[in-house]
Amino acid sequence: MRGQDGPAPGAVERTHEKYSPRPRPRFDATRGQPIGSPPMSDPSPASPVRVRFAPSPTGYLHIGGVRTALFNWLFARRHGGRFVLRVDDTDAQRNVAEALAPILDGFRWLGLDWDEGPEVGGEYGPYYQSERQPRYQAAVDRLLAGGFAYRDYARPEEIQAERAAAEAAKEPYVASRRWAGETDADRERFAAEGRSFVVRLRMPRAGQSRIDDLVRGEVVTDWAAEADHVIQRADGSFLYNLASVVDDIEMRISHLIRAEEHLSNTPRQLFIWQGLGAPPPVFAHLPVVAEPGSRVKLSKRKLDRYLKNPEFAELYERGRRIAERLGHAVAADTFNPVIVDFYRESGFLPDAILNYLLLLGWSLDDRTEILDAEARIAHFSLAGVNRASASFDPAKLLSFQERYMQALPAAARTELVLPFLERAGWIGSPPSAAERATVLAIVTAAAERLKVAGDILDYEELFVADSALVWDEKAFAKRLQQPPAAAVLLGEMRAELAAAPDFTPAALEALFAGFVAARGLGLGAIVHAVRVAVSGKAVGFGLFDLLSILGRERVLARIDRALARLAAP
RNA sequence: GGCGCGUUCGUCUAGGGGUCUAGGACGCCGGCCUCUCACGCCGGUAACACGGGUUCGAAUCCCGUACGCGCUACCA
Repeated sequence: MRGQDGPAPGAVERTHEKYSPRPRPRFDATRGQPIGSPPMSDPSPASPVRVRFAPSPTGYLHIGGVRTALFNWLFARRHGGRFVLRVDDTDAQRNVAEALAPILDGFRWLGLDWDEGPEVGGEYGPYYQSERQPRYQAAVDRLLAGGFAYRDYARPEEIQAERAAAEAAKEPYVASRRWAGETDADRERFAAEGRSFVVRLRMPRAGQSRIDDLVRGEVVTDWAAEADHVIQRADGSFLYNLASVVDDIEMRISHLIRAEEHLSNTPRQLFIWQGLGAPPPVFAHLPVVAEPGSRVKLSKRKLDRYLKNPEFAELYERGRRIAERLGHAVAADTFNPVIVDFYRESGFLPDAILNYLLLLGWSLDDRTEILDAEARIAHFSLAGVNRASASFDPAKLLSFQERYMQALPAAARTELVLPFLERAGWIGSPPSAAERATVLAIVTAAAERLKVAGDILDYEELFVADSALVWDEKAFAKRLQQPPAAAVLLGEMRAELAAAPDFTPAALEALFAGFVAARGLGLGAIVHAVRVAVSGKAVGFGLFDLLSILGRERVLARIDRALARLAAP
C-alpha cells in the first residue's frame, strides 16, 4: 500500500457498505517520487506528508483558494501529515497583519486548522516570506556558484529589442546572454557602464523536463521552451519562483497540491530544485474554480458580470438582504460570494461550504454527495481529482447549505440564529431566557424556511411592536380590503380568539376549523385575512404557529389595528 | 505566435473497450401535498466538441482539428 495514493485498507473496510471505493487510481502514483502515504497506523518517518498553502495577505479569502487549501488540508489529515500555512508577503507594501487577519479568520471559521504557520509557529519558520530574505539570498548565491543562474546586466530596452527582433523573425525568443556577468572583469566593466543586474536562471537548452503529476499524469516540456526567468530583481528582492521553491525545500514540503495555473511554472521550479540539489516534491495540479458557466478563473473583481447569472444573483441577494438588515457595508470587494466572509456574515454553515467545495473537482463515486467531516478525511484521495476546471455553481452551493441546515436540530439552529438577532438589535444581548424560548419557537415553526442563519431576519414582524407593524400594501388590499366579507369575518374571528380558552397551535387549528365549518367556508376564507392582519405579509410559516408565538394579546392588538384601518374611510 | 493543460446533460459529476437505448445530484419544467411560502413526494427535460483511425465492438485507445484555460513579467 505504501507509495500509493489510495484509501488505506482500514478506511475502506470501515465504510464498505456505504461507499464503493474506486477500483484504482487514475494514475499509478508509484511511478513518480515515492509519495509517502502509508496507512495512518504505519506512519513513515522517512517521508512524512507535509503540504502547504501560501496565501498572499490580500485582505480577503478567495473561495477558490479555500478549495485548494481544503484539498491540501484533507490530504494532510488523511495521511497523518502536516498542513503548513505560509504567508506570501514578498512584496508586502501594506499592513500585513491587517491584510492577513481575514484570511486566518476565514480558515478558523471553516475549521481548517494549520499545524505550522502564523500564530502557531513551527520548527521550519519563520512562516512569513518577508522574514526569509537571507535564505533566498543564500539560495541565489548557490545557484550562481553552481552555474544554474547568472547575473544579467542587460538594460530592459536591450532585452526588449532582442525580443522584438525575434518576434519580427517569427522565431521564439531565446536570451542571448550577451550581458551575462560571467567573470569579475565582465562585472566591473558592466558596472562601469552604469549597469545594474538581475539574476536569471540559466535554463537548459536541450532535453526535457518531466513531472509525474498525480492529477494530470506525465507532463513533458522541452527545456528550450523555458525563458531565463528572473529570480532576483535589480533592487535585490526575490521573485515568486525562487522564494516558493526555497521555502518548499526548507519546509520539507512533500506534496505540492496547487492550482493548475502553476503547472506551466513547474519546469522552471524543477530546475531550481535541481540547482539547489534538493529532490522535488510530488506534484498535483488541481483544476481551477471557474466563473459560473465558464472556464475562466473566478475573480472577485467581476461581481457585476456574475450578477447577470440569475442563480449567482439570487445567492448574492440573499446575503445582501441580511447584511443590509445588520447595517453592514456591502462593497463589492468585501462582500461578495467569491469571498468567504460573505458566507460567514450571511450565516452559512462551514460544513456545507466545505462539502460543496470538495465536490468541485473531486468525487468519491457516482452518487455520494454528503460527506461529513470524518468521511471527507477518510475518503479523500488525489486519485479522485478531476482534470477539467469546474465552474462555481451558486445554486448547488445553496442546496448543500439547505441540506446541512435541515440536518441540524432546532436547538442548534437557534444558537446560530441568536447572534444575528442580537446584532440586529431585535433581542437583548445577551438574550433573556424568554427571548431564547421565543426564538426557539420561531425557528421550529420556520423549519426549512431558514436556509441560512441570517434568514431569521426575514421575520422582523415577530419582533416589532404591534403599533409599528407595517402591512404589505398589496397583501392588505388583496386579503382585507377587496374581499367584501373580510372585515366582518376578521371581526368575528377576533371575538372568538379573545374568548379562546387555549392559544396553542392545535387549539387554534380546531378553533379555525369550527369557525369556517359553521359558516360553510373554506379555511382560506379566514386564514389569509388573519395572516395579513397580524404579520403584514402574505407569506410565512403556518398561521397557527404564528398566532401561538405572538400570543393572544399581540394578536388581538394587531387585528384591532387592522380593523381600525379597514373601518377608516 | 510558441509551449503546456483541458473538453460527458445549463452546472457538478459517474464512466477506464461490450453490462451505455450513458447513471446520480443541482437547476429547470409539469404534477401531488397544502391556509400562503418553503419543505417533501412523483414524473419529465437534457450530454459523450468535431473528424479520422485501431478494433468484431469506442464516451473509453491513437492521431488531427476546433474551442477554452494557463504560462510565455524585474506578478503571484
